[in-house]
Amino acid sequence: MTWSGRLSLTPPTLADVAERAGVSRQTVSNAVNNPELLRPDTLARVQDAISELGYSPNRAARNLRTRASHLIGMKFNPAQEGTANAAMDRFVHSLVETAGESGYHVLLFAGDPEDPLGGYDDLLRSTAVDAFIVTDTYLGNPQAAWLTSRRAPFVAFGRPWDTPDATHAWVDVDGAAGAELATDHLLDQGHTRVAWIGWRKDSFIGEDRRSGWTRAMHARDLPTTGLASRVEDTVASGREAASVLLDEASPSAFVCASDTLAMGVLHALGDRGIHWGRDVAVVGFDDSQVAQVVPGGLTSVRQPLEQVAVELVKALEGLLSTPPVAGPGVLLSPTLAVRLSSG
Amino acid sequence: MTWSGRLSLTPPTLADVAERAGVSRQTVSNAVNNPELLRPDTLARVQDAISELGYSPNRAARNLRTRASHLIGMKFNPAQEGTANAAMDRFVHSLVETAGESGYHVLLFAGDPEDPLGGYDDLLRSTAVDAFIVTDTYLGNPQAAWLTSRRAPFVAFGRPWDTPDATHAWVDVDGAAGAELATDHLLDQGHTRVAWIGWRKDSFIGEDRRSGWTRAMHARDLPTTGLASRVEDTVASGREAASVLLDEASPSAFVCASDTLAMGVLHALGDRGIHWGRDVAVVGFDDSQVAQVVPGGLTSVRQPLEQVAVELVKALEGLLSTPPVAGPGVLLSPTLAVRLSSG
DNA sequence: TCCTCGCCTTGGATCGATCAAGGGGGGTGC
DNA sequence: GCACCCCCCTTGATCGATCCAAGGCGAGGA
Repeated sequence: MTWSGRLSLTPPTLADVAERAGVSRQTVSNAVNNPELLRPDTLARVQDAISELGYSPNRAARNLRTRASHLIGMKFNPAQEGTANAAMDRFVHSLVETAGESGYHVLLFAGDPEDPLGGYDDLLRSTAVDAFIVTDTYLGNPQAAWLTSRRAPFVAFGRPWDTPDATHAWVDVDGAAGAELATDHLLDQGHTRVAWIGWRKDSFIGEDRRSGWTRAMHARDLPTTGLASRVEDTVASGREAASVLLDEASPSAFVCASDTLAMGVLHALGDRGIHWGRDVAVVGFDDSQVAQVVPGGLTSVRQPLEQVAVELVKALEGLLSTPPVAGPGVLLSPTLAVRLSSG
Repeated sequence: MTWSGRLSLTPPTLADVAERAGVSRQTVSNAVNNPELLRPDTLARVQDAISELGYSPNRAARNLRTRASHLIGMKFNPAQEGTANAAMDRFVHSLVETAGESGYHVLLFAGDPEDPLGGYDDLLRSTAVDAFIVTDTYLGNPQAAWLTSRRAPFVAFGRPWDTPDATHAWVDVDGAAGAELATDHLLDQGHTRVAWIGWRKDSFIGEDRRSGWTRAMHARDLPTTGLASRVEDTVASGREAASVLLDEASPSAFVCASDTLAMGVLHALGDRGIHWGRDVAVVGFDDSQVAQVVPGGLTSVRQPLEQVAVELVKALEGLLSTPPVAGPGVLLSPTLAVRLSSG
């Protein structure tokens, strides 16, 4: 029997359970939070009462007393229209699931993408969340310094590029390793002229990924000059960049900083009647849905987002434990999802 | 100045603000919740104190007293790998934003996709959320009956297909109108043999969309027999279905129940060297990222998800107001994003 | 002068859980 | 027989905001 079947519209409280089980409130509380303190038979009696009444501790009351909400805040910024960055979806799910296993829920909030601090303040001051997951760190991370100064626990998905001496916890994926993986995969197939299409220079992530390509090329004494292009993250830019590179450097393969750019490359190849996958190989980045469903499939670097979520939650648990344990940064390695676009 | 700059680590309370402003606690409370009760100058003084201290009412305390959390729960199920259903991303963002404007936050929880009720119970009993947004209604909606029996406020994104007499609030997009829009668009261009590739018959949504295609065809006295196929929602199925239809019915255009299936069609056309967009037109459904970035672009039916979010929140506000106002269902019309795949 | 009214204060109770301290009964040791 | 301890459980206070009821005080009107 559950409380919702009863006449009363309010859920049962600790006191209700206590009365039914013939014990005190505190004993019920202990049964829930420190079962080992009770004699086995009392524990069983209380647990029976709990399930008979369908009791679940009132969150608000518990939060008030313990000064913890068991909520993790995360700013939710959607993927840009016209791009292929569907990673958010997969990541959010992993995070929600992992957090749930540790007793946390994820609270989303919106914020002006222009204002990196927007939204955090309110949640923090009203003690609505215990901690934050900071993900929007593509161009520096002012949130980190700000949150640190407010003593707000948080973990960043993304390295503190702009402030190497930052001490906060973070988890990131090794983009350079990913690009290197992609490039090596192409070089192993005999390609020697592997081009790079990446983001503009002010993107830390873009430069990191690019360095992986450079590293792989140089490791085999292959030149990189004239084979790289840095543009906006749009399909049109990728198409244009690929077109120029094809004219001027005639590469036999492309590694791109995103699936969006890679789609641009496919487009450029199509324009010229070049059969991609057979004549020219293409590798993207992020293993978006686009990479998965484009006819033949686009080979792409896949970020271990499930693992990222696990590490983030692990770090958060450390921060929220008493005493707080501040782990160092965690760098995970991506994998390569090979499809027809590269062989 | 903000409290985090002070020595004390605890945020300021109502009493702190009262002391600083030289008024009573009750007056501060009124300044926050019923400003019109205060004389303008006192109000200003209190507001100054509030901003000087950086005060924000403690959520837990307020929740406890008012029996409301201002949180909306939503089960977050990720898009399936290998499909093009990126709609969730856009929808969640719209929802978070719209809800935020009404003072609500969105709390995500995970749940076994097999168990439609999983996760709801806990949040409900612990009074962690004020209401739910139910989205996973693709195959019936047992959640609705269950939540209703628990008197839990909720709004569904999706019609109560299996229980037409259900009285709960819902918002949905007219899939039939979308398919009709797509079909008419093709018929207007002179196509007469427009094929349909949809989902298996047990999908209410799929049958709804299909009816739009049938309606449009019959409105112009065009036959539909032999021109339809019902398969799983995967690229491979779409490809196979398109291949069979091309052999047996030689359609000049395809309307699909999803972008995933449409991608399958593009694949099948590519296999035969048919230039899609020029020789054969294709229209997808959901305007996913894939439709937007595939070379040339895939024409697709676009759901007004921003509007859906607005209506959902509006309905929720009605349900949560006193007395509750239960609005009827809301059916919104999709639009067509025309790209090169259809002309 | 008295009354009213607008604005604010006062003191208390309340939401439902947890914290900190205390109490009673049974066993052990001397 | 007495002191002591330990286990198990109970009691009262507390978290911070809101709700409620009663009342004070000054200004303006009758």
